[in-house]
Order: sequence, then C-alpha cells, then structure tokens
Amino acid sequence: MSQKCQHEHREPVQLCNLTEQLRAKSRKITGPRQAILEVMSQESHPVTTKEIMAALPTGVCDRVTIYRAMHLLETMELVRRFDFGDGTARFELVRGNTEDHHHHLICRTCSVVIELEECFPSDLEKRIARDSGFQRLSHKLEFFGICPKCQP
Amino acid sequence: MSQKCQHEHREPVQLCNLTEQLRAKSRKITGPRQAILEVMSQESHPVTTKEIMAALPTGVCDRVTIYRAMHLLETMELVRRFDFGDGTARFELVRGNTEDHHHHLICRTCSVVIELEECFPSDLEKRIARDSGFQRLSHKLEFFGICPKCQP
DNA sequence: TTTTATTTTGCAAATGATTTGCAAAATGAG
DNA sequence: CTCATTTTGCAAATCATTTGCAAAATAAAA
Ligand SMILES: [Mn+2]
Ligand SMILES: [Mn+2]
Ligand SMILES: [Zn+2]
Ligand SMILES: [Zn+2]
Repeated sequence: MSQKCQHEHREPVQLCNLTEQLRAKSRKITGPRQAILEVMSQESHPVTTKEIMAALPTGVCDRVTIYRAMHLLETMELVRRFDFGDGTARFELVRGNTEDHHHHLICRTCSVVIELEECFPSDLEKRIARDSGFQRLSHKLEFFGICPKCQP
Repeated sequence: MSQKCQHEHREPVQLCNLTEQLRAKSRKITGPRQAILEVMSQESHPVTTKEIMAALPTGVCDRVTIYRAMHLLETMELVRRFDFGDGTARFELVRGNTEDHHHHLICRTCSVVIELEECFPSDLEKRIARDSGFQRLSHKLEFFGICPKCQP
C-alpha cells in the first residue's frame, strides 16, 4: 500500500508520517513535537539536543522534551541516532526508506561533517554473520580526517 | 630497529614497553600503572574503568587514577579506546603494531563480544579521502547482532 | 461542546561517566 | 639521602541523560 499523505495542502513528508504514525500508536500530536521535527527537517547533518534547543523559538519546550521526543521518534524510525565520539548524541531525520542508512566523515579539527554514500560491503558483513553465527547484523561506522580547510 | 626488551627476566611485552616509554617521557613507573596494565593484559576484550577497578586487588588505586592512566596510555598508544554505544568507554591493550587496529561484534542481548579481523576496505576508504579531499582518514566501526545463544 | 481518560510537559532532582583542584605521597635523578 | 617533579586520593564540579510527579494538553467519548 502507498504511504501517500492524504492532506491536500503541502507539508513536509515527515510531518504527515508523524501525524499518521502517532495516531496509530495513540500518541499525541503536540506543538513541541511538530516544532522539533520542523527544526530537524531543515538540518542536513545530525544535530544535538542542544542544537535543536537553540534552533527552536525561545520557550517552545524544555530540553527534556527534546530528549523524550528523540526517544519516541527513534522508536518510530523517523529519526536516527549517531555517535561522533564526543559524548553527545546526534540525531538526523530519516528521509528515504527506513531500511536505508548512511555514514559520515567528520573533520578532527573543525568538526565539519560530510554525508557519505559509502557503506560497509554487505558481502563482508554477511561473512561476519556466517562465521560468527550472529543474526540480524548491523554496524556503526563513522570516518574521521582532516578537511581541506584545516590541512596544513 | 628491533623493539626487543632489554631485561633478562620474563615480563609481558607491554610492561617493558611501558617502562621504556615512560622513561622517555619522564613519567613515572608507579604501582597503580603496573597493576592496571597487569589487569588489562589478562583481558581479551575491551574493558571499562569500572571493570578494571573491580579486577584490581582492593585498594590498589582510585577510579580517578584509572581514568588518568587510560588517558596517558592512550597517548602512548599502548591502549586503544572503544565505544560500544552504551555511554561507557572501553579500553584494550594494543598488542601488535601500533598501526594495526581491529573491530568488534557485540550481541545486542547479552553483550558478548567477538574480536573481528574484518576491517573497512582500504581502497574504499581511499576513495572517500580522494572524493572529499580529507586527509589522514580513520574510522570507528563496530558490529551488533544477536549471538547464537540469544537467538530465539 | 463538555466530560473524561490518557498522554505530555516542565521543573527539580537523580544518575552516571568523566574531569578538575589541590595538598599529600611517591618516584627517580643526582 | 635530598630535591624537583610527577602522581595520587579525595572531594567537588561538569555534563549528558534520565526520572518522579503534579499540572497542562490532547483526543476520544458523551
Ligand atoms: Mn547524515
Ligand atoms: Mn578487541
Ligand atoms: Zn553502513
Ligand atoms: Zn578498520
């Protein structure tokens, strides 16, 4: 079945998904949640809760609400969590298929982020699964380096 | 030139390295540091500071000392830091060449760890470097899955 | 629309890992 | 053994994240 949004007016796909998926789980469509998703839809790289907070109009919601929204959206697979190794979680809106994922390249000096298309080769991953007997394999993978601007 | 230890008596390679490298930096060879390395040399997977603390004879040192030792040993490249995504750093003794590294496969249910030989293909990594203009690329990579014992 | 059941939220406080300040203790060179 | 330097323990600070709870918001029911 198609996932097409039923509304007539134009809205980002994510907000439609949000509405529908929230209803399906008897969760509520609230101002904070819409505002958070609005902010995230304008970001092209993973963002921290602190950054979301800063991008939100003053007083929209508490930081705790953002943490709680991230948990919810993560379980709904509308948002994905990343770890750049600095002790702060980052979140990014899932834009394509839920099954897709991607990785990042981060500058060790200025922290600029590049979105990557390359992924760990699935045949290699299958071999790891076969050799170990593990099932449902997934991976966390991020690259680090020195970006052109930061090179000596 | 060979890295062979000059001492006559038998000691784990790491402790020799420690002694020599510490001298070279005018840092001191202390009881806590030797004890911590002793514990780590008996572990085959990355360990947390809490686990090191627990494995150490009571009263050998404070948890803070372990944190400080990990920082020092990490800069000396005698120890490597890993992140299994649970908010606690893990450390493992570097056993082979300093340039080598490896990754892990962790059970999402029971947390059992498998040491892996597979690594991200270097030709692919070189392509990422070339396409992005980044230099000195490195990567963080860990796999997750369900181990044979935890499978339904 | 009003009522009612349920979910959310804000705020304060708790948790947990890690870091820092500082004076006392340990180490190693001479 | 003495002295300069590095380390350590302990308490307190930081920081991200979580939790408890009563008040506020939302959506289903009447
Ligand atoms: Mn991304
Ligand atoms: Mn390992
Ligand atoms: Zn991937
Ligand atoms: Zn690798």
